[in-house]
Formats: sequence, structure tokens, C-alpha cells
Amino acid sequence: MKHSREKDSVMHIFTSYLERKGYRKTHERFDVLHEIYSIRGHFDVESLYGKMKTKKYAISIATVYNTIELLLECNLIKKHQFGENTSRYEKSFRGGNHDHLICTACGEVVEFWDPAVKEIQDAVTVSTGFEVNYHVLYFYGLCPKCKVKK
Amino acid sequence: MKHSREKDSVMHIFTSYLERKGYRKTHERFDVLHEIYSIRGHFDVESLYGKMKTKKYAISIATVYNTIELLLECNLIKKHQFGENTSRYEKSFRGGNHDHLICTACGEVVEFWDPAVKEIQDAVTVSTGFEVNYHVLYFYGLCPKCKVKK
DNA sequence: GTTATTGCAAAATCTTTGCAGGGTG
DNA sequence: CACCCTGCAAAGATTTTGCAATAAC
Repeated sequence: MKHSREKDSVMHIFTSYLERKGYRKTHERFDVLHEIYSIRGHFDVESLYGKMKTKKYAISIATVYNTIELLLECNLIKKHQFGENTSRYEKSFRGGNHDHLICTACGEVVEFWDPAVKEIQDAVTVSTGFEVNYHVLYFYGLCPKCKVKK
Repeated sequence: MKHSREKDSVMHIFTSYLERKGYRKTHERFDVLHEIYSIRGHFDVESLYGKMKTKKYAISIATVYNTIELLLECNLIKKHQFGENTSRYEKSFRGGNHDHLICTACGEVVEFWDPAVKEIQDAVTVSTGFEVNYHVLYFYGLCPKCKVKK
């Protein structure tokens, strides 16, 4: 089990969140968080659960769903639904604010970050009264290579 | 049955699409398109199907799903998955490029439009060389009511 | 007439729920 | 030692599929 500053940070954030809410700090919850922060890129519940079963964690799918709910609440993960019927998630600690450009021809994904997204969020927060926790922004189009081909 | 230029246009687009693909022009398919273009805002399959049953259209849920698939292919509707387990759709013919705020507690969806999204798109276009065709932007959080409850 | 499409119901998939037992605070 | 959380399995909800009957071309 590799230790990293990132993992220590998210464990701490999760601990604080659980304490603030009066929720219990069960080892299952930390197992899920640990496992998620070992995954690069996106994952779905099925693969996460399967991975944990393989690693001999004793955990049920119900608890995985339960924990994911908590991690969403404290913004340690992001939920995506790309049009399939299964939800996908990704960790969102530092780097959770990047957005994506997707090439509809070859599928290439490029990440970018623009501070103006935060400005839009602030404006929308004021005008609608929502409390925004996170966002998802995708630009779909053609990457340079596919643009040339066409 | 009200006639509108918009409906005539989308019927024509759909007809052309079906012909080009060699698909059959069944009355069920046009019934679904007609019904969808009578709906303001978002809808899900359940409500669309229920509405059509009430209006005494003879149609099955399987055919509704089938037709929605075709309408997605020819860009006459857009599919959204706001975090609930049911997909939602909306017509997309000259639908404007509005974006969405989604309440993660009660599922409420509010539309907004901010010109800065286009500015980000232009900036990203320049810096990455992508040719952007369309985008999706969701802000997730708590609506005013749920914010108070919490 | 051919054959894609429909309707029905059953199946498949993903997620939630109820409840008894176990672990946290 | 109270009661929140877990695991299990069953239930729910949405979407897909298989197949005979129907209708478009």
C-alpha cells in the first residue's frame, strides 16, 4: 500500500466530514476511499466493487453505493453520466476542476482548465440561489488531426 | 393538432433522415416526434409514453425507445443524464445553447445561459486547435429550498 | 411478397431498500 | 450499550431483447 500526500489529504478531509456530520468512521468507508484514489481516470461501481472483491476486502455493493454517496457529498469524487446507463465516477481532489475536450471522430480526450468557469459559477450562484458544489463541462468537436482529415 | 413551421421543419428533417438510411416511415415514429415537439422543456420516457397513452395513441414503450434512438442520431433531440437514474431528453432544433443547474438533493433542473461559455470555447479552440461543435455544462449543487433544509 | 418494425412480456442491468446482526462512539 | 452501519437478498426502476404478428415498401 503506497502512501502519498494526496491520499493523506483526502483521508483527512473525509475524516473531518464524517466527524462534522456525526457519521461513523468505519473501515469500509476508508477502504472505498483508498481504493478510489488508487484508480487512474474514470471508474464505475461494478469495476470498483469487483476490484475490491479481488483484493479480498470484505465489503458489499450496498456499502460501496453508500460510501460513494458520502464522497459525492464532500466533493472527493465526481459523478459522470456519459449517455450510457451506468454512472461513472472520478476522484476530484486537486485536478477535479479540469474540464474536457472530446473528439467526436477519434475519441481523443484533452483536458483543459479555464478560470472563467468559476466566474460563470459565481454568477449563476448569485442569480439562482443555488449552492454549487461541482460542475461538468465538455466541449465536443474535432481534434486538430481529424479536422485536417475532414 | 396545431401546425407550426418548427414542426414542419423537424418532420421534414426526420423524413429525409429515414429515407437516407433506408428506414421505414411508420406513423408511430412520426407520432413520437410530433408529441416530443409539443413538450416544453425536458421530459423522460415514462412521461412521454404516459402522455401518448392518454391521448389514445396506440404505441408501446419499446417503440418509444426505438424512436428516441433515431431522433438522437439525427440530432432532433438531446439526451441528458442529470444524476438521477432516468434519462431525460429535450428537443434540440434551434433550442439555443442553454446550460443546466441540477439539485443533487431533489433533482430540480434550472436552465441558464451565460455568454462566457462561448468565450471559454473560443479560448480553448485557439489553445488546442480543436474545432468545437457543441458543449455540455452542468453545475451540481443544492437548490434554494434544499439548501435551507440542510 | 419481403422484410423491417411493432407490441408484448420477459429478461437484463443498475440501484435502492428492509431487516437482522455487528461494530462504533 | 445505544443505535448507526453493514451485508445479504429481494425489490424497484429503467432499458433492452426475443419473437410472433403486422404493416411499409
